[in-house]
Amino acid sequence: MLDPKYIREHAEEVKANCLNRNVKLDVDAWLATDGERLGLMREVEELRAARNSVAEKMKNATAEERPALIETGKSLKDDISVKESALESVDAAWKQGLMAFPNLTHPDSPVALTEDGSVEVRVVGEVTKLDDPLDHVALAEKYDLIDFNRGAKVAGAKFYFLKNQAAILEQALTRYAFEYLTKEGFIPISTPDVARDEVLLGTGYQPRGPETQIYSLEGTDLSLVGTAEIPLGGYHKDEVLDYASLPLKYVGLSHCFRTEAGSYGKESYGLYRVHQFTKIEMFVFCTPDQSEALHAELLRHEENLFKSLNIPFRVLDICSGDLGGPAYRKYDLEAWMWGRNDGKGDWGEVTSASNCTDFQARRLNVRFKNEQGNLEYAHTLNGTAFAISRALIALLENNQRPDGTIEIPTPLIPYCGFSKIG
RNA sequence: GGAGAGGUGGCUGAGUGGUCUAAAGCAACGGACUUGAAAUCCGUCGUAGCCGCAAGGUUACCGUGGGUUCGAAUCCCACCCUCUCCGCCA
Repeated sequence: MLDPKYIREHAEEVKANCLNRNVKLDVDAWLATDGERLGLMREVEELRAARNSVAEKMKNATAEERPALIETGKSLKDDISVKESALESVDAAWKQGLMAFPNLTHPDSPVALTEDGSVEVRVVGEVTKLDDPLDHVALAEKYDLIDFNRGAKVAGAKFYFLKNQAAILEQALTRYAFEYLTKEGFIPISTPDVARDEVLLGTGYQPRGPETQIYSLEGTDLSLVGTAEIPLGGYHKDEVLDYASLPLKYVGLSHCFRTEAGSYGKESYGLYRVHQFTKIEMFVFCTPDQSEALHAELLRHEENLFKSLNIPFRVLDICSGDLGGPAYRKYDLEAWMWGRNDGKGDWGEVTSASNCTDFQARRLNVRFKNEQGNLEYAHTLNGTAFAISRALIALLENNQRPDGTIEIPTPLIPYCGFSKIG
């Protein structure tokens, strides 16, 4: 959510930002609604002030004065309810419009409408040349690591069982990331896998729409979370954080559920796009002057983790049109995956680090008291440590050896207890 | 799931439908006293919106949402949450 005052005072900048972000939004129409809302608010407040003054007079009114005051009060009450319902509907439209504004954009983010406008910042590591690399689906079949068929039998297409070493690797990756990040000052936390709609909305997700990617629980206001970002963002909802405690860095474990409506085909091959996966997520609450450095820090951790697993990747500075609503700036890590591009291999997204500035904090009402004792909205950031399903793709495919075995990267061995598969 | 009790400012905790933004205490902040500190005393001490250059004015907010009333922290309804007891249960 943007500051309404900011939109009023920087209308041209906000319009340009919407264009850059490929968000079709009638800013002028919203501003008209805004003006109408303010006008109605003034009228309602005047009427309420009149009502309050009548009520005030009633306290000391004589018996003769009372009937006239009550009549005035009654007629004011009617006027108020008419104006209030007008205000209510304008206000609803106003709020809905306000929620549709995307965050502002970092001045250094590349400006482009489609994802191919994102800029490759660097490539880290080298793709191991193999004569006949197997993709993770083939590797999983060879070593009995993932059971897609029985996943489908039990829960439907795009569900799966991790089995044998893959099941152990899920825990090893989790333990490894938790240990690495707690050493970096992150607070380990395991989250609810469901959240209330208001928390989803506060984090910038849209439950229950026709386009939604979110599973909702029938008869409740709960949804299965699509990422730990949702419960972790909601963790400090409606709180005033202590200045001295910031930044608050969390490393969360959650299970992520996504309907992935209408996304079958090559893009969802194997484990790449599934309905459920486990994710280790970093989430940070901080002051506005800390967020830029913390964004760099989250990216550094992501790179360190993937580097240490011998996984080649590239870093993308995501362009304006592909940022989504809440992000002010975003970096993705794309790891090498042999199964993509018809088996010739290509980069595939494994992590994403976003600086959401005060966009989520406004909706979630997360503030902190600054050194002067004034309240300010916090900044929030999030970044993936490991989305286990995609991390497994990259791990298995990039660590296969010419003899067909899969070598477990050294840092992971203490957590899984084996050094190779096959 | 059943029965009961409760939810009020940063915290504790009062609050007969009308001097209630809300007592009192604690904490915090400013000041006096002190070489310094503690203690003591005096004072300040909610958030958000709107109007205003400002001083200030005004509206809303006592778990959330509705309702009754000229007027609601207070009465009514629904929901959420907490606690106690019972039942069930990894």
